[in-house]
Amino acid sequence: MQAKSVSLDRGILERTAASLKAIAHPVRLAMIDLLRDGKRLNVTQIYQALGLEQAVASQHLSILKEKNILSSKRQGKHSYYYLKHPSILEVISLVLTTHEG
Amino acid sequence: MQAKSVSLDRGILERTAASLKAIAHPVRLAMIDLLRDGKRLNVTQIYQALGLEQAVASQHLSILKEKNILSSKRQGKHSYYYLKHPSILEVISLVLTTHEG
DNA sequence: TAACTATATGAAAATTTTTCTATATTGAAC
DNA sequence: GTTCAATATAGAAAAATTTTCATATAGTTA
Repeated sequence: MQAKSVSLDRGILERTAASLKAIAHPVRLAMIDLLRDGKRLNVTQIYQALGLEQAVASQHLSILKEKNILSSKRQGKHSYYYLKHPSILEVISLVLTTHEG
Repeated sequence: MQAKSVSLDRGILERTAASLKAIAHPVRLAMIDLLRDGKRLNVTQIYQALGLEQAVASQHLSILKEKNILSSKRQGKHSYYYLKHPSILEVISLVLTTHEG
């Protein structure tokens, strides 16, 4: 079976799906929300704020970093994480609006 | 557009993650893109346009329907699918912008 | 260097998704 | 009712994710 051409090509669809998959997790959404307003928090602050094991937080943070949602900067023995694309918060609020009504 | 700045509770995080997970798949993104501009297409039109097996298309469509991204209306022996929340397209274009640069 | 704190990584088990194949259902036409 | 076309669903195998637990690495201070 042959596909007609669509406006989004396969590569774009894959990358977009990968980004969405990265944020499509309650813990990772909570992390993104926690880092709103330009906040920069280290791993300890994040896992304590969210009530997670350190290793669990670290793993989710690295997924978000790998998928370009977060960046981090090491300062001494702390790694500070922050949103690389604050517009990702708009994605969340848009999705929230689809839950209304 | 301005992002909401709310602290999200567990239920909202779960529902938001579920919605995002629903669209976080290349095939389902392609379906959403295909239904832009208010288009209403039946299952045959969709699986042929995307080069999918009928059963695969039907399964992905039902996931999108179950998660409130699409609606469908049966007309005779055809089921026409359409976007329930066209704003979901903005989600995709926002994510696309995070791939630039 | 040793001890301590903060963060990252690995790997197996558990769970969830995706795909595949076949079959079931629905509605129209006869 | 039978047949055909369109769509939906079931069940199981395959693939991808998540969780858990243990350990490793990096940086600081003594």
